[in-house]
Amino acid sequence: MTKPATIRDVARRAGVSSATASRALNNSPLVNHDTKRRIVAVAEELAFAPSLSARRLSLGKTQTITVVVSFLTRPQAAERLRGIDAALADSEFDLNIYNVETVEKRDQYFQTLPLRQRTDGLLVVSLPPPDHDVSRLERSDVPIVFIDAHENTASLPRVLGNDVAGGELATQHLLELGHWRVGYVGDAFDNPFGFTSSRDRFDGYARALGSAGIEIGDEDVALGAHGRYEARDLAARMLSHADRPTAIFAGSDTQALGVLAAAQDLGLHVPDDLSVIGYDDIEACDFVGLTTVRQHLFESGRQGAQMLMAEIVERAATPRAVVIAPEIVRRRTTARRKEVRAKSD
Amino acid sequence: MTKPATIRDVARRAGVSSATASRALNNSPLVNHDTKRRIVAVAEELAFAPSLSARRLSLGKTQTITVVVSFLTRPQAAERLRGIDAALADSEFDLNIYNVETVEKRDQYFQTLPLRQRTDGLLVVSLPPPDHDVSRLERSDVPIVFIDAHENTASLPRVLGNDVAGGELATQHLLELGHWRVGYVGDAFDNPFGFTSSRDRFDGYARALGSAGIEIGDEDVALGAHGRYEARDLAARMLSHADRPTAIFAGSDTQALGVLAAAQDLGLHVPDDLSVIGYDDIEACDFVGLTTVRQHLFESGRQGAQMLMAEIVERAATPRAVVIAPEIVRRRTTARRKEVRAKSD
DNA sequence: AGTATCGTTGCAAGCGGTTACATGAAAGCG
DNA sequence: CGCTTTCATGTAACCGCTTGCAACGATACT
Repeated sequence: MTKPATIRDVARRAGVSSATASRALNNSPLVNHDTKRRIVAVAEELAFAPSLSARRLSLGKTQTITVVVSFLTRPQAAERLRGIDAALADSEFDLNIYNVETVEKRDQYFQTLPLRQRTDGLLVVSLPPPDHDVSRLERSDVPIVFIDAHENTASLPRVLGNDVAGGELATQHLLELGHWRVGYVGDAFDNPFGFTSSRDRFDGYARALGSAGIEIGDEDVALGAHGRYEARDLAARMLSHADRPTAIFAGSDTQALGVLAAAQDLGLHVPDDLSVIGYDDIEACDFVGLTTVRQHLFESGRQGAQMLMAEIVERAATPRAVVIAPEIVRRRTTARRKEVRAKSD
Repeated sequence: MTKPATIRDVARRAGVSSATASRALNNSPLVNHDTKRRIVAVAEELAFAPSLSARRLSLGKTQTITVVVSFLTRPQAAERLRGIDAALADSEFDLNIYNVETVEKRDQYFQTLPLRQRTDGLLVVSLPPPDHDVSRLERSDVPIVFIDAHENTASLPRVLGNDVAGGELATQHLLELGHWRVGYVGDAFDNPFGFTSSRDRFDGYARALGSAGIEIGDEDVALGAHGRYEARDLAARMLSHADRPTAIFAGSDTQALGVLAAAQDLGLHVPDDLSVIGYDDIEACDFVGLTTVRQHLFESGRQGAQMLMAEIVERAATPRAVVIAPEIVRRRTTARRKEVRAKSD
């Protein structure tokens, strides 16, 4: 295989100028039907493929959408990515991906990526921008859309879930089942990335309990680092009290799985002795039978990508926000509170 | 924000030619230390960022690595992707992603993607090339590395697991625990993508049983579409026999989870009544306690990306193959066979 | 017949970088 | 002191594609 054919090769072989060849291959109406056919035939024959770099340089567009995603391997991220991919699959855009797992990477990417020279649009998934970048991002040449990031995005286009509503929903679900001692296990509110989901879900939880006139006991809230094992430890402590909650709302499914593990360790039967509800509706929920709050991950990715493409065509005067409402998915880990507590504790 | 600054803007402002500016910004030794400092300062001041398209066109490289991955959302894929990302993070390469979930997409991508005009290198994950593309891919200008694809890749650079060995390992593990009736639940061997893992794992299974002088009963092998629910149905049938196997090797963790569900449905206790082992070691294994065969997903991605970068620098004379050995991870779903079968069936 | 119009095509100038080669000044040499 | 090196910089071509504008022959119109 030698040098790939250029458009001039095609033009020469077809006996036309490169301008005509270009027009023919881009379906311009300014070219005679027969010459076009001839050119297309030659292009086929030479296996001509245009150089994307040259094309992009000439067009002044990168034809590329850049996705910055935090913790690519978390199941949520992958599912959102698929939504994005689905929206982009039939567009002319290529998909560039950057994974962020440290604050340094985040800062680096927010510095270098939002440049017209690099990309036509930026999609940021589950990663609020740091304070010192917000104003620059607002004035950025490149359209940016945030998915699942509340902090610092009020003035930017975004697709959001509603974590407060979701937390409220989850807690109401438990209240309706007759529980009045409901624990919360979630991420510590402070974190280097500015994630707010745990706090927001907690707020919804607090609101639901407040509406029901229930006070939250200190021992009923346990916060810690994200992860199943961490959640297991937190839950174990919470559930070892004689006077323990009869239901637990976990700030994420991962943590709910930890709570389930703790319950098992302690010989508590779910849902008879303890109801557990999670958040996200990752795949694992289905095979564990975990009741949870679904947040339509695929859909959020798809809508984010669509919003971004719309912004690329024409920037909206005021940044739009789409909110995707959460929804309870009932499975087998929540049940009506037993009036008489089993004595086995 | 107006037009972004070009290198000529920088040059003019610094009182030099664009050539010098270019050299300065690319750390060429051919430029005086002081002028370089001046140029860098001006570039900073104008927030100069080079146009990637222009740079790429000029350099004749795309500085892009393209990843084609099948079923992006399967946990295996995401984990491999992270390995790839890790290897590429500090390189100059951008990461382009294409997701394949249909044969049409696959064919489209194998046609259009391996072109020097599009990418510097292609990484194909869990997707064997179709017959009619193999010879073209062998002669391709662009280096291509396959990860986790056996079929049709014998003549191409690749990173592979060893599914036969893994299947053997899994089955031996069960044999060592005293089982002699071992079932297999896996994907149907025929599939439109040419995936071979189920067949290979079965072959390892058959080999292990063969070495032990055990014949495989017809009812002990159940093949079907991939998925947890499908596996549950297959296992349910297999386990309803009075004379059922005491252990099951599932071709993937997803399917093993289905087997577990079937066991639960039938009131069989795992591992006392039934041992179950899966394959892959996805995250879910850990919280279900599923014994499985680990195939080092992250590592396979990382090594694939590294091999590709090496190929980009210099094509190896003969296509290299790296094989990553599988490994048993013992958890709680396999145990020594009970000598006396429970009568409860 | 003369001219306006239309459909096709080519010319050439970009797009924004990189780099081979030429140039010129300063330094090193016998 | 004249000549060769060395170092730093500029000139201009080039990467491969797109596109505004000019050109040109064929029709249509008056």
